[in-house]
Amino acid sequence: MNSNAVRQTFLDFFKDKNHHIVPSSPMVIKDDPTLMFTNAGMNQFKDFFLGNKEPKYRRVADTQKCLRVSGKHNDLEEVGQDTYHHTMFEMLGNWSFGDYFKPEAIEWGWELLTDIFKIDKDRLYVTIFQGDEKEDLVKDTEAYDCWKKIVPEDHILLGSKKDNFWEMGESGPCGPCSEIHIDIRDDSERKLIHGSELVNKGNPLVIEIWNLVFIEFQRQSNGKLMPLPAKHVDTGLGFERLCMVLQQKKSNYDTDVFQPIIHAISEKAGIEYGLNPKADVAMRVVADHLRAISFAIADGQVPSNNKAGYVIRRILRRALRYGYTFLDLKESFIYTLVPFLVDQMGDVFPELKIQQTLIMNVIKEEEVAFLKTLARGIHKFNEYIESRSAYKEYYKLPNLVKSIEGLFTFELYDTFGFPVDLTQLMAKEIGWTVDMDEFNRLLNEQKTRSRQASTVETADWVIVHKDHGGQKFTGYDSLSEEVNISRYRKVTAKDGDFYQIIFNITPFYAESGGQVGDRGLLISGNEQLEIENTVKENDLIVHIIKKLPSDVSTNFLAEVDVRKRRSTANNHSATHLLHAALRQVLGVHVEQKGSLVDEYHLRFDFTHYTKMTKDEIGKVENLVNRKIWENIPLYEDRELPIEKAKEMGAMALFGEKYGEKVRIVVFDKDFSIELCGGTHVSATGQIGLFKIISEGAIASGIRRIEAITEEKTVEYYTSQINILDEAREILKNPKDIIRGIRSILEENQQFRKQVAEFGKGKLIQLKEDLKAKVQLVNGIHFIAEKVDLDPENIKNLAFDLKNSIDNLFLVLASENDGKANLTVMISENLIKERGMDAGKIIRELAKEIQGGGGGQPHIATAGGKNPAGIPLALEKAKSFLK
RNA sequence: GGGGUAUUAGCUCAGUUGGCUAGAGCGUUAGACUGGCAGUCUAGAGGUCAGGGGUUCGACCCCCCUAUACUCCA
Repeated sequence: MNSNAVRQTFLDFFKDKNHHIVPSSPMVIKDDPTLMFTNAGMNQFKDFFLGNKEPKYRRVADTQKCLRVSGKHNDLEEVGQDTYHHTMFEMLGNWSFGDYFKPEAIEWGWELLTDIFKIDKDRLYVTIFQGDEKEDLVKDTEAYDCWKKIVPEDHILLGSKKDNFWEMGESGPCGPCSEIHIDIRDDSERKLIHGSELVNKGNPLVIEIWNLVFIEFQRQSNGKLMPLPAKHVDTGLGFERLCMVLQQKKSNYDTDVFQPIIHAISEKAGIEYGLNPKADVAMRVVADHLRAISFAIADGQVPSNNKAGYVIRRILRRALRYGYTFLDLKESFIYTLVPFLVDQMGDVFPELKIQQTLIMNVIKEEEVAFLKTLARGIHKFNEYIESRSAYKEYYKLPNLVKSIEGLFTFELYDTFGFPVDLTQLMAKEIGWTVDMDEFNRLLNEQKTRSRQASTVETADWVIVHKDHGGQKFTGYDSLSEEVNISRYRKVTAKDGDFYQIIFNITPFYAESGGQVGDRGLLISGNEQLEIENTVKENDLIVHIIKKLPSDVSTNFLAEVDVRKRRSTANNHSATHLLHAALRQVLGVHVEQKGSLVDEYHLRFDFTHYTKMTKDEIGKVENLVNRKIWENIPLYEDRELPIEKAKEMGAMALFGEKYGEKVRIVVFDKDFSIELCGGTHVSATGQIGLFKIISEGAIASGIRRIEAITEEKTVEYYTSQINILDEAREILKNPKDIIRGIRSILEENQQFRKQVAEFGKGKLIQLKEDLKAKVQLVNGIHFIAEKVDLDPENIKNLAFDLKNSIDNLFLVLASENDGKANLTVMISENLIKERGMDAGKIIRELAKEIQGGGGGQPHIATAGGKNPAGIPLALEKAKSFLK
C-alpha cells in the first residue's frame, strides 16, 4: 500500500465512524507565546481542551504536519542517526471533545490496525498507565479492561508516568495514555527475545506507533491535578512509521515517503545509499531536513536570525553540514532537491507546488550564505593553527601542545557560526584535539545567561465571574463597552510584573494578523487604569494591565484609545489597497509574506523578484491614492463560508489558519477582497494620503515596503518642503534652486583649488626660508625654527625637507591654541650611522615645554602646555649634534 | 529578549602592545612586447579607515553613542 493510500484509508475509516475530517493547520504557529511550531496533532485543538472555545464537531480526524526541533520535544540531534526520528512528520489523529472515551478509542484503534491494515496481532503490544503514588494517581484499570477484551494479557504492559502520562506543558490539560507498539523484527530474533521485553527500550524495530491520550485532568501551576468536567480523547498515529510497517520496511526512510528524495541525493553525491553508514546518516538528515524547511517556507516562515526563523535556519544548516562533510557536496545542492519533494507530496499539500520557485530561491540563498560562513571559519581556523605554530617557533618550545583552546572553539562557533563538530573534524585531520570541556562550559554559561534574561512566571487564573461560552468581541462596531472581569492572572517577568485580564465582552482588538493590539482605559468610579496592550493567546483576547483594580468584581467601562485605533485602521486598510495595487502594477505573482500595522506606519512583505523601479513605486502610490480619493466604503461579511469567499476571489494566505466561516474585507469588489480579521476604516477617504517610504529586499524573492498614511504623510511632505524652503532662503531665493546649488559647488571647488595653490606657495616659501637657515654642524644639516603652521602641515613640510636635504636633523616648533608643539625629523642614514633617535630626542626636548611625546626613529612629535619653553627647546636641540 | 564579532580602494581582504604620509591580490586606465588574440612587463588612477563624540603630543587601532551586517543562545 503506498503512502497516499495509507493516509486516505485512515481518514476514510474515521469518516465512517462519524468523524469530521479537517485540514492540517499550518506548521508555523502565530498566536501562541508558548509554542513556535505545531509539534503535535492536538495543537490546533488546544482551545477546546482548555475550555476557551466550544468545538463545532465533537468527533474530528485529520493528518497534521508537525515539527519537533525545540522545547520539550527536541529530536533534532537524533534525526538521521536512527531510522525513525524526524523533524517534520505527519501525525494522523482522531479526536473526541467530550464525546466518546476510552472504550471506543481503544476498540477503533485496534480495528483499524488489525482488520483494515491487517497487521499481525502477534506483533502488537499495548501499554497502560501503572499509576503513580507521588501524584496520588491510580492504575488505569479502565483502559486495561478495554484492552483485555481484545488483546492477550502478556501483550499488555504497565508503563510509568514518564511513558504513560501525557502532559501538554508545565500546566494545562493532561491524563493517562495508552500506547500501541509494534515489533517488526525477523521471526528468528523474535524467538530469542520476547517482544514485550523490548517495548520502550530504544530498539529501532520495536517502536511506538500510536498514542491514545485520555485527557481527564487539569494540572495547576502549583502542581496539583484537578479533574476536568469534560473528558477528551487525543490520539497520534505516526504516519511515516505506519507506512514503514505496512510496506514491510525496517526504516521510515525506506518507504516511498522518502525513497525518491534519498535516491535524488544519492545521484547528486554519486554515493549509493546503504553502503557507507556515515553517508547514509547524511542522506537521511538531508532528506528529512529538506521536508521540514520546504514546508516551513511554504507556511510563510523564511530562515532568519531569531525565533522561528532561526530554528529553520539551523535545520537547513545542519543538512548542509552533513552534506558538506559526509557526502562531499561543497556547493549549494539542497535547493535542487525541492522538485523531487514536490513530485512526492505536492498533490496532498498543494502549497508546496504553488510556492516551489520561492522555496528553491530562499533555500539557495541560505545555502550560499552558509557556505560563506564556513569558508570564513576555515580561514580563521588555519590562522589560529599557524599562529600557535609560530608561537612555538618564537619561544623555541620543544614541543607544541596540539590542543585547540575551548575559548577559540567557542568564539568560532558563537561569533562566526562555525559548527563545532567541523572544528573537531579539521583538528583531527591534522592531529590536534579540541578542549571540549571548556567549550561546553562556555556554551552552558551563555545558555544560563540567556535563560535568566527571559524568565517569566505565570500564575494560575483567578476566576472572578464564570464566563458562559467564552468572551465576545465587539470591537468592529464599538470602541467602549460595559464589562466585567471573568478571570485574571499575574505574570512575573524580569522587568516588572503585570496582569493578564479576560473580560466577558471586549471592544479591544488583540494583536494578530500583523495588526498591533489596542490600548485604552479601564474605568470604574474614580479609578482609571491603563490597558497597555491586548494580545491573543490562541483565540483568547488577553488585556495587559500593570495594576489590578481595587475591586475586581465590580462593573467597568472599557474604552479603546481612539487615536491609536484610527491611525492603525488607516494603515491596515492602506495595506489592503497596497496589496491590490502591487498585484495590478507588478503582476499576480505578488503574494503577501508578512505584514505589520501599527499607529505609525505599515510594513508589507511580498513575493517579487527584482527591485522595484522608481516608476513602479510611483504607479503604485498613485493607484493607492486614487482609490483613497474615490472614498470607497468598506464592505464586510463576518460570517461567510470559506468556499464562497474563495469564489469571490478573496486572497487567502499560506500559513494562515482559517475556520469554516471567515470574514472578508472589501474595498471595491473589483479591486481588493481579502480574508482579514483586522479593523478598518469605514471608507477609504479617511486614509487621506499614502506615501511609500522605503522598498528593499529581506530574502531572496521577498521584498519589503514601508509606507505611511494620513497625518504622517502630511508631516513627511511638510518637513521635506521645509527643508527645501530653508535651502532656498539660504541661497537668497534663486529662480532655480538646483542651478543655484550646482554653481555654488563649482565655485567651492575652484576656491579649494586656489586655496590649495596658495597654501602650497606659502609652504614653498617657508621651505625656501628654512633651507636658507641650514647650519652645517659636524656634517649634519641642522635646522631649528619656530614656524606658524598647523601640526598636519608641519609633518608634510618635514617630509618635504627630508627629501630635499640629506644628513638632516630638523626641529620645528609651533604654537596652537596656547599649546606648544614640537616635531623632530632625522635622515635615515644619521639614524644608522650615528644612532640618533627622534623618539628619544623629542622626549628630552618636550621637558622644556612641560609635555610628552614620542614617535619613530625618523619622525617624532610632542606637545606641551608651556609655549614659553619653545626657545629653550630649540636651543637644547643643538646638544644632540655630536 | 540576552550576548559576541565585524564595517579599511570597484571586489576579496591584510594592517598583533597607539607612531608605515594606510597596504596586497583581483579588477580598472595608459603604454610596451605580439601579425591579431590569450598572455607578459611597466606606469598610474582609485580611501571621509561606517557615522558622531571622547582620551592623547599623536587614533584604522583605546573608550562611549548611533547605523548596518553577520552570528550564537533563549
